[in-house]
Amino acid sequence: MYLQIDPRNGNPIYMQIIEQIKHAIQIGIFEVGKPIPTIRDMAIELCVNPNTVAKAVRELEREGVIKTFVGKGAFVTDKAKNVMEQDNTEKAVKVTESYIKDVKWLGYKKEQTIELVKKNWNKLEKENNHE
Amino acid sequence: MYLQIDPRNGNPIYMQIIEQIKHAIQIGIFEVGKPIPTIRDMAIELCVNPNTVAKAVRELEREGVIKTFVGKGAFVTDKAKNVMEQDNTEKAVKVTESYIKDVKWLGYKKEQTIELVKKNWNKLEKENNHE
DNA sequence: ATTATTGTATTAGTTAAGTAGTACAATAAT
DNA sequence: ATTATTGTACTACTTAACTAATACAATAAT
Repeated sequence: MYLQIDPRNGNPIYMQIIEQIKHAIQIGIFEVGKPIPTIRDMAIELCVNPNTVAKAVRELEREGVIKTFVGKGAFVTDKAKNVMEQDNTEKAVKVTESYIKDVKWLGYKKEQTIELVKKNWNKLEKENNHE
Repeated sequence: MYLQIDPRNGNPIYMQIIEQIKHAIQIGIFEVGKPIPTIRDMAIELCVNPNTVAKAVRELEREGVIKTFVGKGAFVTDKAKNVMEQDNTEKAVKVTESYIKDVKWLGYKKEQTIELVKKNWNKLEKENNHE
């Protein structure tokens, strides 16, 4: 299958599953209107408890990415990609607000912060190029 | 006294105490070379267990902000302000790296991110002005 | 020397999050 | 109708973080 998790990653397994399923939808492995693998199949594949997968599926349904039917399975909604897109912008605003709060508390001004982002962005670019 | 905590703040009490003590040092309420209040006094003042204050004091000592002596008390070190200053820069880099990782995962490019920070910074400014 | 005051160590209780075990309920397939 | 397959609900176990209760050890004060 196409899902991978790392139990020692620090991030909860169910969150990793959420990200994996979303990613699979975005790159077309799981298609709109079609079902994703059953909870049990994914649980077996990932060697985790079905409830852990169910938690991820439940959350995805809450977000509107999939719609589940007992006995049938969980289907990718038409609006899945829109939802995920919008969700991303919301998340971006959220992390940005949180970030601004942090650096303000540390005494940084707007321009200093912009510089900080630029500098560290470049640093990460370089590190990646060296791989 | 000069310390305040909010037990329902979400943030652990001992962390709030750490921030409060640091702040008190920065604005001169607790002076370099002089002792901060005893663990028991602070515990009584804040209505928390002495161990909770002790945890904060232990952490501050680990950071080099204060130096404790059994039977005497905990004294603000000469280098306390330098340490806190440097600590702030490190923290800023850390939160920035984490922030960049987040927005990159959300598909944001460098310039988009800069714009995001600018826009939200201004937004927060406006909100504060309206108070 | 004795006593009070300081920080320290050890242990335990509390809460929340995450994960798993097991049984249940609804739908599909035959 | 019966059976298999699907998601669901409920319960319990584990772990980690936080806080507190209590007793201990070192220093200061007298």
